[in-house]
Amino acid sequence: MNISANQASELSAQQEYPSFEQRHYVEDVSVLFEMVGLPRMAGRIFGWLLISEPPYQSHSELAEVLQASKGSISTMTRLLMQIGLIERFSLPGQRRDYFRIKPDSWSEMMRQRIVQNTAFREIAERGLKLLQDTPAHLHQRLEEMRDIHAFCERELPVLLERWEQERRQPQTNSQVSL
Amino acid sequence: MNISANQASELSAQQEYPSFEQRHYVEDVSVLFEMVGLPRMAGRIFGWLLISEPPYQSHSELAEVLQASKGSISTMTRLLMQIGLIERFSLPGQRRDYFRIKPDSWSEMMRQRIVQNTAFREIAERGLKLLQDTPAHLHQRLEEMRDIHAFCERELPVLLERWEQERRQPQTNSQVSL
DNA sequence: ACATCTGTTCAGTAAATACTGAACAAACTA
DNA sequence: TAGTTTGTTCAGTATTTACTGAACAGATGT
Repeated sequence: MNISANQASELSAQQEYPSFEQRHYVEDVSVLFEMVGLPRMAGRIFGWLLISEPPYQSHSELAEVLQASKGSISTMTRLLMQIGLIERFSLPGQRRDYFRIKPDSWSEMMRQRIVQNTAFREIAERGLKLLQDTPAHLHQRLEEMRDIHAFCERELPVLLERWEQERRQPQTNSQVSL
Repeated sequence: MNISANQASELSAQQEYPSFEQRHYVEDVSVLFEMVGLPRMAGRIFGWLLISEPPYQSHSELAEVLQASKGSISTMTRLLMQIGLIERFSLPGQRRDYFRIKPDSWSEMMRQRIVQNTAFREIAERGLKLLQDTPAHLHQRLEEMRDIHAFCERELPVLLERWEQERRQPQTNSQVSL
């Protein structure tokens, strides 16, 4: 039986309790998350995973560092995995699971934006159907809404593709070749 | 004293109470709004302004059609104006004000996204400062976050510009000239 | 088998938010 | 001037949401 690990605290030797600056950082990330409509606790978890050493943290480490209940951590990590920002993995020979920022998480989010964008285009088209027997000037607002979303529906995937490429070969196109 | 207008109802002759389909449409727009983190009532107002005849509606027309309190309409129209989705105007010789979908509202929203994007890049950079005395492998997650947001910070304004142009001269570049 | 550790579920509550309706203010009319 | 109309503010309520903590379930080790 391995009793070398600290039993009093889940925190490993290399990771002290968060410093003042670290706690402040975590809080600020949580505020950003709130701004885009996500729960604060999800932002705290994400914020801590951005700066923690090591870059992966267990369920109970998160609970301790963030002073949150296990239930809350469980719910929020599930949410963060759902929207593709973090991932779960296990280390061989260790029972507990760890979470870390998912490489590529931001592309994932961008893809979800594209899905939302499609929903807006579709509802604009539904609106136009409702107005199909009316004078054309009533259609303008919906046509504009449809057109910009159709535009983004075409262009955002292209942008995403460019990003993926640029990331693989950095420096290659600091001078963009248009 | 002009008593020709319907006194019983604020609704003009050309606009009946919303039909079943119209009510349904308004509800669906409100659900979309909720999805992106905005109040339902704001979505209802916006949804109705998308399909109403005429395309502009007064404060009290909105209250009546959407069965909402004047207070709610007042608060939510203010919110919608703040985020740039609707605008307020008055017709000469009429006391009351009207609201309508703001032409260009979507570009406005895109500009706000760009601002949010900048906030994310900045907090990534703050995280990197916190980790500046640590091994490089700890920086990866934050560098990726910074890089994609910096990428979008450069590219989204370009995209927006392209959209503005394309809108002014439609058909000109269905075949994009890259 | 039993004890231990890890994580989930869920009922309850604390806090935030949307919404109402009444009181108020400002602008116009007679 | 008083009376109407139009719109805002704000206190109060109802609903939703975030979060806790305890009970539970499953896996591992002895």
